[in-house]
Amino acid sequence: MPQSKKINPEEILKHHELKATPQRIEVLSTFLKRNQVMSLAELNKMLGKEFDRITLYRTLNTFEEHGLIHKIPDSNGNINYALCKHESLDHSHNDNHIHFQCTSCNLTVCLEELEIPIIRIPKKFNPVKYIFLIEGICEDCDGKVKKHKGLV
Amino acid sequence: MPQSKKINPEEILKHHELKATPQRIEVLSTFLKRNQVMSLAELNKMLGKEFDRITLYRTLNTFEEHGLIHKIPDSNGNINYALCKHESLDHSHNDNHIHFQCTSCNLTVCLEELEIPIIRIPKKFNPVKYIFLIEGICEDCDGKVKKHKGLV
DNA sequence: TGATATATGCAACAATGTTTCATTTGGTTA
DNA sequence: TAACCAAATGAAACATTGTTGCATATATCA
Ligand SMILES: [Mn+2]
Ligand SMILES: [Mn+2]
Ligand SMILES: [Zn+2]
Ligand SMILES: [Zn+2]
Repeated sequence: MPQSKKINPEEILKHHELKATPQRIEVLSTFLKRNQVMSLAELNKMLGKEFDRITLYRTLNTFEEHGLIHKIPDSNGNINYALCKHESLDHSHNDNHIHFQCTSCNLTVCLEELEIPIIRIPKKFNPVKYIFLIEGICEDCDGKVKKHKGLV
Repeated sequence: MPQSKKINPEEILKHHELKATPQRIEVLSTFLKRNQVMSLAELNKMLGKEFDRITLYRTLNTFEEHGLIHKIPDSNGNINYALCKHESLDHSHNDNHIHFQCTSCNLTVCLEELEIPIIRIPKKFNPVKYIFLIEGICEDCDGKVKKHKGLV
């Protein structure tokens, strides 16, 4: 039988040179369990109200600095968080992709396969990082609207 | 002598079907005076602490809904505000451009001439609005770093 | 099994978002 | 011009999130 790749939060943390504290393990496990974009509110809810919010704040900062997660800001200034996809346990990861957010239900997704196109900008601006968010309506919400309007 | 185009806040408001209240005139005048991207903090500072912050909050929302200004969110969830460029006083305006923000001094600029490229995304996502922010280092900050490192 | 650099938890404060509601007022009409 | 009224304002109140300082706890390593 093929050995399924086990995702061990402790090992991931150590590979990123982070102390494997219970809090970090819990946060990382939450990301691995849900495996989707999460808002701070959703994270707080999943972790339970016993989990210290300042610790979560610092944990998210630390995870981002070490390339475990990336932030996805939306047009209202709300920030969502997503795990960075890693091939195996090495440090390579790629956040340079487009994100989509449904303005109706707030579903937010990483479009990992869609790289952000490089744009030439005036030379007095030295580009470092690109953020490309597409806002719109997801399939589910679109369906509901059409159904409600009697179009289906 | 050529009659210089006078920008009258009251007329602009009325052309956008907004009551020309003293507060709105003051906010719009502030945008016209500065003629550049402003953060909420900068707006508050320019308006003075007598200006009610809830009124400012609602005024910004109203201005955005009516296409007078557009929001520019950055990767930290901070929002900057900029006047929408209008040809004359008609309602046509274009926010579909790229923005640049310096991560060192927070200078934020509208690159009006750079349209956001249209990207094909999976059909289950119905795109409505595109947000493209480029983060980097501006000329001034770049110069300071090089000077500090003795490279100039 | 210590030693220690780091992480955590709590207090405290700031900034901003958002709603409710009583009062004021800009624009319109008689 | 005076009166009317839908809309705007301002104050209060509350929530969320960001952020730092500091005392305590602990993961890791020698
Ligand atoms: Mn992503
Ligand atoms: Mn702009
Ligand atoms: Zn949706
Ligand atoms: Zn700069």
